[in-house]
Amino acid sequence: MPELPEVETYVRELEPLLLGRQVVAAQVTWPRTIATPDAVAFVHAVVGQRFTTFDRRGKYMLLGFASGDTLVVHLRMTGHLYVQAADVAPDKHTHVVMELDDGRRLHFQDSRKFGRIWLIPSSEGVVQKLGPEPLGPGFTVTGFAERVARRKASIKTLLLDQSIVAGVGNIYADESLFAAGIHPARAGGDLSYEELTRLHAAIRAVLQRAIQLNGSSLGSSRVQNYLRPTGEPGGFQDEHKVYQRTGQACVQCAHPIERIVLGQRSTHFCPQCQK
DNA sequence: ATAAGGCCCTGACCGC
DNA sequence: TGCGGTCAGGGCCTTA
Repeated sequence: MPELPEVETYVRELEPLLLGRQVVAAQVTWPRTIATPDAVAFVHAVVGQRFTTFDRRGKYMLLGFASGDTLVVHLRMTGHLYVQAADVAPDKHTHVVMELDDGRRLHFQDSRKFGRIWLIPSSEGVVQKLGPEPLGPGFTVTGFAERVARRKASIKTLLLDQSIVAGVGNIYADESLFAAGIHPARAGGDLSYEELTRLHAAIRAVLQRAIQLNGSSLGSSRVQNYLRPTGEPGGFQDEHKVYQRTGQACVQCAHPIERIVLGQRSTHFCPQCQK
């Protein structure tokens, strides 16, 4: 699943491929992919736009045009953005194609069709409900503690709430809780300030390491949820300590990793290391 | 304000 | 081999 590290990798790697390029034509073959405006208006409005800025907010990509408009892209579960040569035909899962002035094409491919694209004058309306960026100065221990105080929901569920901290998804929630030694089913309000301090640091360390390794790509036996714009996989999956390691030995204590469901999401943890 | 459940989608996987 | 059923999962929506 593309989460913060994967989206960050996308933005970094798309910049040299798209900076200064102009969109000269566009096609939309699954209209629901375009959240705003409608697909017909999108095609009309995107043609002629030139890419100038490349940013990220939570799991949203913010691709800014010279006009001031922003192309906001959320990959959800299986979305990909590939820069392809002109002779690469879009496959059946490619729902939006933007032709560039250098002959290449930007393909938005998404087998589950959950991903969304907005073309809007300002990204503010789309991202305003997000909590702080976990790697930015706005993510403080005290602010984090205030947001989870008195909450009865599990800390795992709260980490997935994008209004508490932006960009953490299922992989990095599980990995962060393991790194902090905290049981995922604990109620948010039951965690001590010391535990929240550990978790806060763990979230940042895990995300930074995952960005260093260009994110997590899942194995070939499963849906290929994430590949970089170049089609290469990331490297952090080799450092997963609990995520999708059900039944395997914990790297710290050798106890088998367990899987439970919290907030309708599969959750992986070591019952011996996470209390 | 918070919590819980449904919805969108389709490839992979399972049992028969 | 084929078929039907189940699962995963981010964010948003509705309902309690």
